[in-house]
Amino acid sequence: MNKRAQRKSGKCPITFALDIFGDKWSLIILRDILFKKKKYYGEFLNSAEKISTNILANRLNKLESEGLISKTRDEQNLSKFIYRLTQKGKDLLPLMLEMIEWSAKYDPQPGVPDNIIKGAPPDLLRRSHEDREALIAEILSKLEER
Amino acid sequence: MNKRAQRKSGKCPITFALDIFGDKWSLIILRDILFKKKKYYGEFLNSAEKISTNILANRLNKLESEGLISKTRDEQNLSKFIYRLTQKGKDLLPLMLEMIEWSAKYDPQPGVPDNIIKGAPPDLLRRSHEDREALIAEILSKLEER
DNA sequence: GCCCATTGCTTGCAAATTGCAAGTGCTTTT
DNA sequence: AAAAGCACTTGCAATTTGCAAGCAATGGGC
Repeated sequence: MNKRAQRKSGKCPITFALDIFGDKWSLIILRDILFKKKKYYGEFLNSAEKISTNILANRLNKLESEGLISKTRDEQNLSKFIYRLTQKGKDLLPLMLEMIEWSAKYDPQPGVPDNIIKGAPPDLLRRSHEDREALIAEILSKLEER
Repeated sequence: MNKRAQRKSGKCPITFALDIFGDKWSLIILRDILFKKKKYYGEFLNSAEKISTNILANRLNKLESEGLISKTRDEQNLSKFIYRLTQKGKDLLPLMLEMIEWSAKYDPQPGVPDNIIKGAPPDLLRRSHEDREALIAEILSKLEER
């Protein structure tokens, strides 16, 4: 697709990360999995941000080849595929929480980020820096449920 | 420039953040200021990632209008401008540290991120999750020096 | 004050990426 | 066997990016 051959001598970790998920859509998809428990192609298509289908296919592929998500057939419905986070993908949760905290501080009109945690956003925010480890564990365990 | 009129009802905090710095270049610029102590236009142009001049001008403008950086004339050389982080920009440091930690965990060939902290990367990483508050304070205070 | 280099852009244009709509092939349902 | 759902793929227009050249505003040497 593009220059994937620069696995050479070490580059800046910020660049390393941006090359993997530093585009407009990758983190939206990961957010949908993490916070909205989405797992199907059609569900990602329906996100509020209106990703187009070719870009979605492209990004799911990239995320899979980068090892952030896995793709398996849905055994309950063999015409569907299930997209899940790998550990590498789950490890982006702390970064997402930082984004949420930053936005909460600076968004004059904060929105609702997450269907996964019951409490209103204020509660999520409080736990995000007072009780982060437990919060992370809870979000990840709720991921398994669906 | 584009649709800046969606300051309406709250949207997802992830989207809020991505709309502000979720492109390929903004975080590179912020990294250059935070970790490499750059402050001049020409210094940003010389980053290893080779940003082109029109994109740089565009992003500096956007970052300024979003309130992440400020632009002032250099009193020691009136033909130059100094770009600094605002508090809003400095508050992205925790997020950057998470990116660095994630990359350190998953980059098979880790690079050198930062000229600002003396210790080798291992030391930065250790402090990033054992001593984060102090590390942040130190990085920010070293920013003032130059 | 006049030349000329430096700095921080702007402009024009080709190339790459994205977005939209329509189409394709596999699977499940009827 | 036909129809519908799902996960894409393809074609093409629109937007964004990258590259190179140009340009206005200091600043410094003479």
